[in-house]
This record gives sequence, C-alpha cells and structure tokens, in this order.
Amino acid sequence: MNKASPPTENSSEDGEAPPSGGRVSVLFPLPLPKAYDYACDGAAPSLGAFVTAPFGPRQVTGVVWPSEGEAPALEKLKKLAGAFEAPPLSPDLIAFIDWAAAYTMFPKGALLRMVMRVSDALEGPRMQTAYIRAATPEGLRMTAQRKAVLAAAAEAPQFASELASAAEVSEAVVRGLADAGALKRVDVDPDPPFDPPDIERQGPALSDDQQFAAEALADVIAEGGHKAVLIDGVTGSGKTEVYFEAVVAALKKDPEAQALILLPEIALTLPFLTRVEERFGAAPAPWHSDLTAAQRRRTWRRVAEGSARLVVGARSALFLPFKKLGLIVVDEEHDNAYKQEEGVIYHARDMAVARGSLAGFPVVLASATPSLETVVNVDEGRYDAVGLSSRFADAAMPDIRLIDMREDPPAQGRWLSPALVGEVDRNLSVHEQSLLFLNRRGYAPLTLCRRCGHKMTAPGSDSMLVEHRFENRLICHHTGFSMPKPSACPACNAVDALTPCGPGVERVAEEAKERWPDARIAVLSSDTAPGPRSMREVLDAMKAGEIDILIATQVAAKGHHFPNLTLVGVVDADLGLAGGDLRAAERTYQLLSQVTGRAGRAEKPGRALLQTYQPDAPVLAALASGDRDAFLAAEAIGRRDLGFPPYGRLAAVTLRSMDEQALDRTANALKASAPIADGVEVLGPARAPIYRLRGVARMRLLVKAKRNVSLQAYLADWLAKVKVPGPVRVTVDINPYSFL
DNA sequence: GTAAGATGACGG
DNA sequence: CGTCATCTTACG
Repeated sequence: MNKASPPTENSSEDGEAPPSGGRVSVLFPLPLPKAYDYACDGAAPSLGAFVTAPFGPRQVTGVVWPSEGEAPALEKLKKLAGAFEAPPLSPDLIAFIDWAAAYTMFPKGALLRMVMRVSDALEGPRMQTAYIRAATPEGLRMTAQRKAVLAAAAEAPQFASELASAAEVSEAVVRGLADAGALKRVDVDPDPPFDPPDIERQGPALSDDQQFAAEALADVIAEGGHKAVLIDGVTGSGKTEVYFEAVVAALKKDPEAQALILLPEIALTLPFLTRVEERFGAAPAPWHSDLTAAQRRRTWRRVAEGSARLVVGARSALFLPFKKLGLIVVDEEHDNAYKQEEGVIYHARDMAVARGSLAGFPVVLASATPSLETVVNVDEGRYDAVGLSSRFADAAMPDIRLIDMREDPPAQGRWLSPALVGEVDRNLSVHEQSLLFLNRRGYAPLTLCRRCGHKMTAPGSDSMLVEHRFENRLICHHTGFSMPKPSACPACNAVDALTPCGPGVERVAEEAKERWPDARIAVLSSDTAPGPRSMREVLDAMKAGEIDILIATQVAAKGHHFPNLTLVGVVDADLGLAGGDLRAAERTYQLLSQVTGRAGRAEKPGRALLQTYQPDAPVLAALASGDRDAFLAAEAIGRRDLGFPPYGRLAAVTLRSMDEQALDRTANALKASAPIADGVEVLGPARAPIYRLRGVARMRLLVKAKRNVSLQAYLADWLAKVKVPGPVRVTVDINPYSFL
C-alpha cells in the first residue's frame, strides 16, 4: 500500500481547484447509489484511484469518484486508510459507469463492482521465483538428476515445478542447484504482458467489397470522434477481415490506444483467439467467464496498465479498466446473448455504443442479420453502414424451401417429413453431409402422465422437466434441477404411464438412427449428451467429414465452417415463434438464416428445408425468398404501429417473492400508484410465463412509453413513492428481451 | 454487501 | 419480561 501518484487536475473544465482541505469522494463496489466522502492527509489521491477506507465497521476498497451533492462537514469525515498503486480508472470509464447506472437504474456501486470483480488484481504483482541458467560453478557435484535439470534450464525463466517436471526430478534438485549457484533465481511477474499485435503485418487479400468497407472504416477512424458503423454482410462475406482492418487503423492512429472485440458467447471466443493470432501474430488478451483466476488477473492488470492493446471478450469485457480504449467491435451484434439478464441488467451492444459515444471513439457493429434496432438507427442516420454483398469464394446462397407439415406430415411419433427424409437419402448417396437442426436439448421437452395428465415440473417451479435419455434423467433447463426419471407418476402413482411428448435433438437422433442405421450420426448440443464426446470433438469430426448426419441445437449454428455440408433440415421452424414476444419473429429469422447459411459454404451449392405448420408466416416466407430487407421493413411497420422498440420505449418491472400474497398485493399496489403521464402506459401486472422458479414467484408490469419520454425519470419517480415490503424484490429491466 | 439497531414471536 | 429470529437501516 503506497501513496498514489499526485492528484490530477480535478476534471472541472473551468480549472477550478479540487475542494480544499483534502477531501475525496469514494465509490464502493457495493450496491450503493452514491459515493461517500473522506478526509485525507496531504495530497488527495487522483480521480479513479483505488483506495481503502473505513466503511461502517470494516475496511473496504473503492475508487475515488467525482464529488456531487452537498457533502458533510469536514470534521465529521473519517480518514482514508490507504491507496493502491494500480493505475487509476480512466475518466472515460468513470463517466461510463455513471451513465450506465443512470440508464439501467442500478446503483453506481453495483456497476463499479463489475469493474472490480478481479479481487486480487489490485495487490500488484506478487513476484514468483523462477530459475535461469547460470555459469556452472567450479567444483559442482554433478549427478544424473542435476544434469537433467541443467539441460532443461534455459535463458527464459522457468518455475521450479516446470524445470523439475521437465527433468523428471523433484523440485529440491532445482533449489539445490540454485543454492550451489548453477542456476540463477529471478523474480518474475506471474502475469506476463501480452505480446502486442503486429499492426504492420500484411492481412489477407481483400475482395473489392471488403476493401471498400475497410477503407470506409479507416476513414471513420482517421476522422476521430464517435461514430457507430454497421458492417452488414451475409454469412461468409468476410466481415471479420474487414473489422480487423479497423482494429489496425485504430491501433496505428494512436500508439497507446486499445481495441476491444466483443463476441456473444464464450464458445465462439476460443476459436476466435486463434484467428486473431493468425492475423496479428500475437494472441489477444482474452476475457470471459471461463477464465481461471490467474488468467483473469493477468488480463485485468495488463488492460489497466494499457499494455494489452487488443482484447477479445464476452459482454463483461465492457467493464474492463481500459487505460485508453479507442475502438469497440461488436461482432454478431444482433445476438441476444449480449443481453445480460442477471445482476445488473444491460445490453452489451447498446452499452458499447454508449461507451464509444461518451469517450469519443468509433464502435463497429457486425452482423449478417442485423437487429431491427440497428437497422433503424442506420435508416434514421444515427449510424453509418457499409455493406458486403458477395459471398466469399463465390459460394451461392443455399436454396431454401418450406415443407408444409400439414400436407406432408411425418408418420405418427416421427418428426422428419418424407420430403426431408428423401433429401437426406440423396445426400447420403452422394456422400455429402446433412445437418438436422432442432433448437431443443434433450429427448423430449415435456413428460406427461397418460393416466392423470400430470405434467412433470421441477419442485417449487412451473418449468417443465426435460427428459434426457442418455442420462435417463429429467432436467430443468431453467434451474438446473435434475432427477432420475421416475417409473411411476408422482401424482397418481400409475406405473409406466409417464410419456415423453414432443422431440428434442436426442429423439430426432433416435429416429435418424432407426432410419439410417448405416449412417454415421452424431448429436451436438450444449450438454454433449451422447457419451463422453465433447462438443469440440464432434465439431472437428464434422469438419473432417467423419459424420454423415449431425443433429444439433443452436450451438452448431454459430461460426463453424463445414465444407462438405450441403443440406440443412430445420426440424421445427415454428419453434421460436411461439410465446409471441415482440422479437420472436426477428429472432427466428436471425437463427434460421444463420443455420441455413451453414449449407453449401464452399464450391458446393447447398439447400435448406424448413419444416413448418405455418408456411404463410411472414418470417418463413421471407426466409424462403431470401428477402431480408422486406422482412425487416415489415417488422419495422409492425413495431411502429404497436409503439414497441425501437419506435417506443419499454421497461419491465419484475417483482419476486416466495410469498405469493405479498407479491400480489405489492404488484397491485404498484400498479395503482403508477403516475399518470403523457405518452406512458403501464401494463399488467401479469404473472411471468414461468410463474414460479425455485419457489420464487414472479409478476411483471410493463411500462410502454413514447420515444420522447424518459422512462428512467418516470420509473424513479414511481418506484420512490411505493414502499415495497421486505420479502418482495423489485428489479427494473430497461428494454427487456426475455419475457420468461 | 454487511453489521448493528429495531421490531416482533415465543417461552419461562 | 427475557431471549432469539428476522426485518430495516445506515454506512461519510
């Protein structure tokens, strides 16, 4: 704990000196809405510095924050306890946190907590001892073990454990050699810096389209300042190479600038890291929830000091303490995985644009199926757009056909229509791969008692248990609850009456195995059901052509190239349309467009068949005709007429409680006290579609407002008036995506 | 988040 | 009337 660097100018533009008498505001990473004031001896630590201070009965680490509001008298203040050497948070990030807290209506401290989740990063490097080769001293007693260690030693420092295992001896031998002077001890930082990306390295040759788009982005970056730009290009058009050029431009323009590439899912980040390494000759700093504590600390520290210049990460990377962030790329910007639904609720794409806007740097959004929000922002001139129309390597878009399941139904208890079966037959005969897509894990989504009609649900929950036959268990996909499949109905005790209803991937696989006993069939879903084969192995086998028919959930839809895949069969194209939330059609379009785009990537033309009971649904018609823009235009009109986002504002106020009566009362009381305001409509309360989850019941009110009203102001005013009893928890979700 | 004070439920 | 459990509040 050392004194931090001297105070910087306290940001006020008129050059006003910081409040005299050595006082600072400190924001703690706790769910608190404001910063607290402290006295300090001597120079105040600079804005953004990490400090510890007594807070109530304990010592807490927080960040020096801009003061606001009236402060208590100096003599009432406690003193700061200490400061950290870690680089202070940038004014950009402070401004972003303030903004994001106001926007999401979560307390500032809760947002700061997302920045400070790396608990031990502040302590600075705890040096570790490593060993390098040294001149062998005279008279060194030589043994076989010692020889092996010296042979393994090198110029680059290695830990005792590494040397010992390389030489197949114990660590004591290594330490003995160091004591004898034959190895030199050196202190190494356990968090080595990341190799800088090589921005001079020549990228691959770009197509004319790509070149044009890359230059447009380079212009935006050269111009400086904030701008959001959409790269709109079909699957396989090479968007990635284009935004890599934008990264190069941003890093070249300012030798201190850092760039962040956001990806929607961890599963995508791992292969992507390799791709970045190929392009830039160095792996980027990774950030996602699967990192170990050590990897996390390394990235956090190196990002904070500014030496990690390129970061690839999931949505939470937005809250890394970048020293000088100069560009954010949001890949697959339409992906709903960008919406964080737990803890602080936010949409990473929107937050990325906001962060760029506050700090004055460009944000690039990339997608083959951009969200309606983004398309409208482009149409209304708030965002720029560059298009990539041609598919790479001249591969044709797949031929997409709808199968009307009313006219061409599968046999009873089967899920594949004769038309789809015929196409798979054809593909098998010419040794090309087929993908059967069904976005449903497990064997059957519903288990019903034939005798009494009882539906199997998780205890204390209204969510259906999904049968997973490989494990012979019933699993709740919402809570993670799982139980062995019972032989008797828990409601009426009828034996052997529990019946699986509807198909999941496992059930389609069962049908496929019966129908094509000689074909090589694999199942791919996030729970890697069939035996010990991991997702990675299945994907590799598919790429290598070792699988004839892959039956998969959406994990196969994203970011994989299967060169010999020429047929995609969508088992249930209507699946995402049920439930009817406002983005159901859009999501279906995005997902199915992505899946069908897997067919025929290389020289081989592909085809896709969508099984549907509603071939007239506009989404499906649009998919079949490939007319994305017409679909978006129709969606836009629908949303505008209903006043839904992006043409209006929406917020969900969710109440949760174990006590259903208290929940009901509070929900109704809340509704009754909703202020009347022009252009604001409060809907509900209604039970959530899955009403109870782990014993907690949930009700929701929706606030719908015109675009020109501030939802946050309305909600703050409203929620401040109502006293919510203890056992009922209220959360606000600005612009909700999930209606479960 | 957390710990101390305030409020309320049950037992001697 | 005392003790323990739970809710409320405040943290500078």
